[in-house]
Amino acid sequence: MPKKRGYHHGNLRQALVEAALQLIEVRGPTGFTLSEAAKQAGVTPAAVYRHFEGREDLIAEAARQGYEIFADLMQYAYDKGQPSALASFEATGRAYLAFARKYPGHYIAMFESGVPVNRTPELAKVAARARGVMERAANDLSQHIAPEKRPPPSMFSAHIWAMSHGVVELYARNSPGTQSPFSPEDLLETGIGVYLRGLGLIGQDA
Amino acid sequence: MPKKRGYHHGNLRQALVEAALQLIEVRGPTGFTLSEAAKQAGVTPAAVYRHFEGREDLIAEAARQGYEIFADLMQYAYDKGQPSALASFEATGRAYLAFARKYPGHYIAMFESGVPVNRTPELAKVAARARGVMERAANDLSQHIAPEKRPPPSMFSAHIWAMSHGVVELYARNSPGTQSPFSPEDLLETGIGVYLRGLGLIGQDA
DNA sequence: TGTACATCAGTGAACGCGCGTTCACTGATGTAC
DNA sequence: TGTACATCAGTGAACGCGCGTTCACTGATGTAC
Repeated sequence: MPKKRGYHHGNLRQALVEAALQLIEVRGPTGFTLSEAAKQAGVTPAAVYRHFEGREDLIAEAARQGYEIFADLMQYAYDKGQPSALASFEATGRAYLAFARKYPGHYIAMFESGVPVNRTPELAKVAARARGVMERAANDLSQHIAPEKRPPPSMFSAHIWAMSHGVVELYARNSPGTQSPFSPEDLLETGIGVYLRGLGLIGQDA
Repeated sequence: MPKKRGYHHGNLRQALVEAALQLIEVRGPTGFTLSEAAKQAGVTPAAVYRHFEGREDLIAEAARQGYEIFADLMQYAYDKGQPSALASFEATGRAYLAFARKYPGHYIAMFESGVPVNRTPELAKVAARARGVMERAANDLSQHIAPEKRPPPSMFSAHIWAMSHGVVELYARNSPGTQSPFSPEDLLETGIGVYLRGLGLIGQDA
């Protein structure tokens, strides 16, 4: 709990990140402004420059923290699914959607704010960590596929990543109009199910 | 070809839409401004208001035209695949990516500009038309699945939409960093392939 | 065919706004003695 | 424990900018007779 009293804020840097995340969540990636984030943190816009190089830098930090949480969540899901390769893989897919739901501000900062993932080395690194978890899960899983018909693990992790992202963007946002009778969770669950059956990894009754 | 000479533009409305599309493509959904679109069309910002209610209305029209092209393309792909339900389905999936590639400005206006799809009845209608083609393809295809294990067609059309959209957003944009060793086309092709195998619709050699 | 006039599609100046950023400053905090 | 001083983290005023939008206007076009 930052002490708001007094001239010095105490924890302004993080407070700004959180203000930014909240604004991004409510107003979209465009709606966010540095000035407003400052105001929401109870501080003058100029104060932001003590902690960040500018607007972009603030968003990038929000995205970085998002990737950090995201990677942790993926890792946790992976571990929880172990020792079953299949369970781990499914769990990481589900974690993707769960993250998007639980941390919408972070998600938008990461994927919709236009911040390039290799804007800074730290950002690139943590993003790679998240991707790494999914690829490891895919790699584990590919051991169970007959070698001659085994697609590259990075390929089917990309498939799941793409489907997850698509479900989030098209069906999990409150984008009115693209309504679907199915919940995003169902959509992703069944989608991954069909996909895994296509790989011959689960039976036809699953 | 609009006659640019003279006081009257001749075809300003469409020229503005095209200017907007080009700006959106180059600068992203955020980078586009009404003033700049006007300038690019060789006209004062105020002139825009003879043809559109404002900035939002201009984007919405760009999106609408995009959906129109998109729906036509989907329909064409569907027809071309006929009478094979499978060929039609695969073709519509591929058409999605092809559209995103060929009309990036339209694509961004449609999916990334934040214009809600039911902003106007016309927009909602044409978007529904596009979705309808894909659902018809899914429906045709579902006839080939044993009834008791047949998922709702609107569900697996949603899966393919999601995967297509995800591939476009994550791998087809020049979003540096999310580099993949596979082309978006390959990714989508193989993804759909695995998926269809999962539905039992194609053999293991396909 | 020529003229008068209504309509239309632009202009250009002006507006208020909020933005990101800079700067010299000052109040608060921490440290050395 | 108290004082002097350096450092730090804010302020607040100012900037230039481009935005979307409005308004009264005017030049171009089309039409009636």
